[in-house]
Amino acid sequence: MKMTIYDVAREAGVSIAAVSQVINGKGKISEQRRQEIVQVMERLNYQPSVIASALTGKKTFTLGLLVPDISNPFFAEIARAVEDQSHHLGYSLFICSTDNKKERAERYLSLMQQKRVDGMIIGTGIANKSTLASLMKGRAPVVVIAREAKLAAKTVIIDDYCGGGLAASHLLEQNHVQVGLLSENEEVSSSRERIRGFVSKWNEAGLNIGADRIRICGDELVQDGKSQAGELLRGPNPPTALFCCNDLLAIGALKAAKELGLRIPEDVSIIGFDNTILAELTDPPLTTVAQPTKQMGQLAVDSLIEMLESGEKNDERIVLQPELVIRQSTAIKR
Amino acid sequence: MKMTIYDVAREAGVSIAAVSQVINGKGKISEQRRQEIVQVMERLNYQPSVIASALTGKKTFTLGLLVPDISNPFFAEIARAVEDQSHHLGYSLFICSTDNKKERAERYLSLMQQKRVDGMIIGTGIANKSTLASLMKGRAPVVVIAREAKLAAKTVIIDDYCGGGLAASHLLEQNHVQVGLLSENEEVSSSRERIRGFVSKWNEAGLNIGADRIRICGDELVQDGKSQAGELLRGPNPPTALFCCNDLLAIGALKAAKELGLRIPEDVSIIGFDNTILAELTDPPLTTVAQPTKQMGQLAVDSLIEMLESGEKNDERIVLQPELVIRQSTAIKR
DNA sequence: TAAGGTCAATTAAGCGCTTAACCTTGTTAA
DNA sequence: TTAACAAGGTTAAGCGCTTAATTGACCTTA
Repeated sequence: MKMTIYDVAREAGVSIAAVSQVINGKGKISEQRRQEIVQVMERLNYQPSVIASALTGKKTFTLGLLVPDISNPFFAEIARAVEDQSHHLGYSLFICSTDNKKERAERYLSLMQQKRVDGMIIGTGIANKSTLASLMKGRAPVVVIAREAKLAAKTVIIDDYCGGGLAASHLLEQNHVQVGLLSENEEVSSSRERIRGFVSKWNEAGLNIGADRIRICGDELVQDGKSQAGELLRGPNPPTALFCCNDLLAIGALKAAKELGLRIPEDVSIIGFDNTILAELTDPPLTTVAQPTKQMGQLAVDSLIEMLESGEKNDERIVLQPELVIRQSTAIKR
Repeated sequence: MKMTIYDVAREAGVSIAAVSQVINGKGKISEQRRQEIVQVMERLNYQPSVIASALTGKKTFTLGLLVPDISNPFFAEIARAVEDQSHHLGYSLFICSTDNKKERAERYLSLMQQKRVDGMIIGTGIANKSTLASLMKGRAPVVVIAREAKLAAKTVIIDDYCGGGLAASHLLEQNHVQVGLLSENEEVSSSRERIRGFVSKWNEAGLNIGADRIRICGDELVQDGKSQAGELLRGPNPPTALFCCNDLLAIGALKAAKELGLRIPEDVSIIGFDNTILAELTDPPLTTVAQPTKQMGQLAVDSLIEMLESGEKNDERIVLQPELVIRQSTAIKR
């Protein structure tokens, strides 16, 4: 049942080298021989072992993708884009959810290396400096996606700072003055940038945001978003608008507001980030800043494969532009 | 930079066999030697090649998961559960989205075999009979998840028929008489069963459902759900309740109803299936039939690994119970 | 007619590991 | 004192493939 190249060779009455050459379309074999061999392979339902061929110094045609959580719609969309493009170019994909946990990330990273992936796409923070260093020195090229890495690696990202600004401008146009911000964990660079961009634009307009108005949420995004938003909205001088660093946090904020009996957007405007599938489903549909996930996934794979085929490392940054998507969760302040 | 077992052996002044034994915790080596070897491995940052060890007749410690679409929240949740359990038991996971396309499924299946995965979890329909047959004859054991396969394979599933009944009972209790049903593609067995279960319960109550009230939707679930629901609601004698075979279709139905100015649940009740993260985010939150995704993913992996470790094929069916989750999209008919 | 070229296929080494079989040395029991 | 054995290692074959080097048959050309 387990066919090897020897079985095919014997059946076809040729050497294994001939079979190998047919499989890889290399070397010189007459068209007739080729046909014969192909037929034998089909008849025996022979599936060449990528394992063995990888061992012979070639590639595994496998990539690795690290994300915080594949069940988070944003990363699921990224993963789908990465999967499609990888597959399109002939590669399979290991997908790994790290939960932003250092140990999980390291374990996965090491596993990927042991399995000799040809390249890796990292969409999760990696805390440990020495892990990073050895990662970059490893044999597999690396592309960072949707995150700023503290290392010289190819990076595909949006201009998060600008994205934060977009949200701020939108709220400023609507005359909001008191805002609250919900950020992810400090480690998440994209979140930091979004906040920076927002605050800077806000300051430009001559307005201030008290430090207590910027809330850091934990890993339970919806849950924590809800409780942090709740605190802000129940506090003294509550904000009339909330900027949330991702859609999940915004959903938490929506819940908090509703629970307090506030109407959205009449009483409080809420703006998210990522434009995941969720954003158009919420009540009301969420105004949010969109990332071109499809394009990002594709570009990441293209860059990675270009690197591993050319053999040259490349640490350019590809910066895409975010876009404001206005739905019904924001309105002019009354 | 690329360390092999030879490098380690040379550095440690032992044979490669000794190193191999340390790596695998087998054979006999004194504690002292072991320690020395371990230290050398760490110093050299040696990562054993799973590729080479797989070739020596052992396993790849890799599983494959086929789903229709990883960016569909239901499958993303399944995938996350499968990933966690696989990882927990020491396996990596290839994730493949087939879009329910025959060619994609076959291509992926063949790829998985060439990459010598130790086992596969199939969550997508596979049309071709001969593909199925050769799949089952292959070296890798197979577990089917969330779907009925037309083959003797281990299956982890919920009682879809019963789930459909649950939805029907709920609507019957609310005095609905005119209903519309939204189903996925005919090929999707779970969908068929849900419809069967619903219809049967409905008939038991002495009520009938016209064939034109059961609509088959295409692959663009939200989109198609919306248009089919729209047709039903705009038609003569419109239904006062809609049963949708998954949450995505239900979301389409919600959109259609809103667009027609209908209030939910006052004018029309809508009930979904799967209880994905989406269900609690819609407006109003969706009444739906829940599947225990986490548990299903875990059980699938456990069964698979048990099979491949024991070497015995096993085609039991594990049938879990669905559960009705009542939210605010359904109400007594007025 | 011999030297050189082509074409088509084969030979054989080697990729990095595992493992059964074997070898040494030291210990034990009769 | 010696046969028997355990403990701790080593040797070497082989997993299924790729590929550079080689071979042999046949054809040119001067």
